[in-house]
Amino acid sequence: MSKAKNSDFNDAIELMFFAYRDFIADPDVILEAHGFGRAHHRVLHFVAGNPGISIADLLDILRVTKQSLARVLRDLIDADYIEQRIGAHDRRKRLLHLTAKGSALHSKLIAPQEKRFNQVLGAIGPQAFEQWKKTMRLVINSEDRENVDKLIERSRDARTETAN
Amino acid sequence: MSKAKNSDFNDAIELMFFAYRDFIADPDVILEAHGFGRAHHRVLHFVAGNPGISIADLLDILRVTKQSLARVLRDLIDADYIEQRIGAHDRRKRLLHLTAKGSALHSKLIAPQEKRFNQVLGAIGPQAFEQWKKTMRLVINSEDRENVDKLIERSRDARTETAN
DNA sequence: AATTTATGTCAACAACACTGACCCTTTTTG
DNA sequence: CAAAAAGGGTCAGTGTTGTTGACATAAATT
Repeated sequence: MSKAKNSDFNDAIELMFFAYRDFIADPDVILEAHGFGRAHHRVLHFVAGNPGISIADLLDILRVTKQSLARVLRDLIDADYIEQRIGAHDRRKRLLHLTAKGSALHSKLIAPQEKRFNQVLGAIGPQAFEQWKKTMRLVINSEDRENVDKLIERSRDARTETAN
Repeated sequence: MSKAKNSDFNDAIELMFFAYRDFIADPDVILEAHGFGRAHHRVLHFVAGNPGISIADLLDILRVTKQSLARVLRDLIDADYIEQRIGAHDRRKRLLHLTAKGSALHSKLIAPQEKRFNQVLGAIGPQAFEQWKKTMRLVINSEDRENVDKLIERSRDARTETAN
């Protein structure tokens, strides 16, 4: 009776597709106005959440090759959205930080996404929203969940530190 | 006290990114073995859920240009995964159907995604799973929600009809 | 001193999206 | 019935974002 039907999972699959499609389309208009694409957005986002991150660690999060990262990172550095600082302990490392300009763009990019989730929260309430987050966490590969936990925590710290 | 903090939404944004990334990576191995990519997967998936769909309607769901669709659709037709039938009422239309071969591949592709959600369901229970679906539905643009409802229902019908 | 690590860069290539133009067939409209 | 519109196919060119492979440099480690 309470057995799971396959069609339940098909619902879930469709919902993942359409929800992600609308969610990711939000910032596209802003990006295009700046001559950037989604790849630039991803870099901007994870540098924002992990100030001082190294190239190697960023590659690990994005799961792309360094040649692929290099192209968009060069765009962002040349246009003064991201700056590199040579590591204090290890002078081989290039630690990435948003500039004021980069931080401003990042805020603009996440604004529509925050608005979207704010409306969801308003519709379902804080408890259901927390439950949704727990569920989404379980959709992530189990071996990556703790890493994502750390990323989210670090990102939270980065926000409070800059009094954002 | 219970005011929404922006960091709550940042959590949600990160979770969307990582959950979708792992979710969509599931079928990649199978696709590569067949010489197909994610674009082929999307076409296969929506033809499976909407048997007899026209080119125009499929373009509407995928939100790509017909030139972009044509390339992958040609691959799938040439390799006998999808067949076109001339519309009975309107002979201009080319109605798309999966062949037996296409249906088999589609089943293989969704299997790991169904498994993923089955594990989520097992962890949180059917009630929380239903709540998650309602929440995901609210992440979709409000003007598209009813269309997605219809798509999901049609997809459910397509499954029961073929006794899948 | 030799090796490893972190990063950068050049070159070629592939998937997948786009625009613009043009074609054919079939249906609808005036 | 002729003209226009709708559905679909195709050619040509372009851009973004990913890939491999090879090689270079500076700094750290062994």
